[in-house]
Amino acid sequence: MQNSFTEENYLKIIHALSGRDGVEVSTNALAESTSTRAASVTDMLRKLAEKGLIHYKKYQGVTLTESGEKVAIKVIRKHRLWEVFLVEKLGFGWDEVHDIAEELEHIPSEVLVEKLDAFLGHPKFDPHGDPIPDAKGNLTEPDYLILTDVQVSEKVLMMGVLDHAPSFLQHLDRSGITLGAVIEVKEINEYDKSASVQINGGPTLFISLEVSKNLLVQRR
Amino acid sequence: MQNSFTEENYLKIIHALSGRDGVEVSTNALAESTSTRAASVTDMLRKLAEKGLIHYKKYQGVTLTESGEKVAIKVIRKHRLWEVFLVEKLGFGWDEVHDIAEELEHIPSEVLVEKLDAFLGHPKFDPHGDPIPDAKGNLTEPDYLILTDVQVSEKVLMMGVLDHAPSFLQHLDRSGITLGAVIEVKEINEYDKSASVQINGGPTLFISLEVSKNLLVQRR
DNA sequence: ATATATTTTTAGGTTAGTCTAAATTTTTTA
DNA sequence: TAAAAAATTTAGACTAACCTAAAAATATAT
Ligand SMILES: [Mn+2]
Ligand SMILES: [Mn+2]
Ligand SMILES: [Mn+2]
Ligand SMILES: [Mn+2]
Repeated sequence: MQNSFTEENYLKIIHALSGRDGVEVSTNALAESTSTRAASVTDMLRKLAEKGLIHYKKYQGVTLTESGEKVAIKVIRKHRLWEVFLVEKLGFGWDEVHDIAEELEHIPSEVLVEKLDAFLGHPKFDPHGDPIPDAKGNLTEPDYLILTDVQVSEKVLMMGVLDHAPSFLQHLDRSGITLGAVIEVKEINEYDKSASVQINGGPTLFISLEVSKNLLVQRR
Repeated sequence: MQNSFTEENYLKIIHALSGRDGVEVSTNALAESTSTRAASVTDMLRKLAEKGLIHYKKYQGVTLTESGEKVAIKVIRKHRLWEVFLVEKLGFGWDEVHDIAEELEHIPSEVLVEKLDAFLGHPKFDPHGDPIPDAKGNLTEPDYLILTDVQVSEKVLMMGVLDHAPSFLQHLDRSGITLGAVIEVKEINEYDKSASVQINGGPTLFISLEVSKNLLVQRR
């Protein structure tokens, strides 16, 4: 039987909140992420548990079962492929595609996904640097650093973002910080941890700790 | 306020059943087309009337209001543009795209539709020969003939289909009858109105009245 | 023109997904 | 470790979209 939009969204969110080590996700965290109330979450959890998509013991939080994980990864695959389409083919900015992909990700049809994937040239990453699961459901999260972990005078490559909010992405656009940019940390301010960074050997700019915390980078 | 998938489907179907001259559509016809029961249709009609999308007087059938017509045409525009995308860009057959477009047509976002339209090169017709409404909502139905109206020895161009069923479209594929094909009527059988037609000056084949009734053509 | 058949609406229910308020369980604090 | 706080679940309701069965309106046929 088919899963509803709502069920798919829950599974995707549980996957995200559960993290790499599959830690239990709380009812309140889900209520927050789904913009619903805790009571509504409890109802949905009972249903997902009945369908065998999550492990759920009252008051103990939830994790995905293997079959729930499979569904979540399929949705993530579709979400990220559609984002690539919107940016690469239709010319949207990386700050504009999230909400649209949030709808497109629920269009059913295996063959649609696979044809889309081929049309896009089997991309490995979405416009925000997030890895795209392959057709078999393998999703390997690269081991990126957060910019706050980088020392003064180190040069790193910008690989992704943790915050996907349009306002953050637009801020990066204005600063010239795009995927693949070379970031050299020139100075870190002891007081507030703000940093002075040079982008692509060009302009130097100040970024707040808030920004540094949301930038995924990689040593070269 | 936003219209639901269900409401959009009703409006689209009312538009189709209402035809060019905007004739009243009956509750039963809608029940048939939506695969629901008449009682369910009545419920929905009351709601659509309250929203000002249809003209509805009990027992008298319904027609679209101007605002309902606008919504219907937007949905049709999206449906047909997505079908072009699926066929032209993703390589689907014209017999495979209807159900997927039936979902994609409900994705909201004006800008998405306009960017998709531009990406596709502002197509005027969908893969079944149906006209695509423009961004302003203008939809002009071309004046095609049905193949049954064509006399023996006339040559016509294949312009579209009335039946969109996969089985019918696959049958046309096997017969080599594609959009743009030249069809010359060689002979019409008096008894069952089946016909002998030559396709693109090449092979001659027999087609039943059932097929002829569903082929839209144009004199050259 | 009246009786019969058909169509449509109303009445009363169901399910999915949501809500608020109250009860219960778990966690934290003193 | 008992009391207070926080998190979670339960109880009871709501809306959208559907259903069946019965009633009412319209159309058809004698
Ligand atoms: Mn979603
Ligand atoms: Mn993304
Ligand atoms: Mn539809
Ligand atoms: Mn079509």
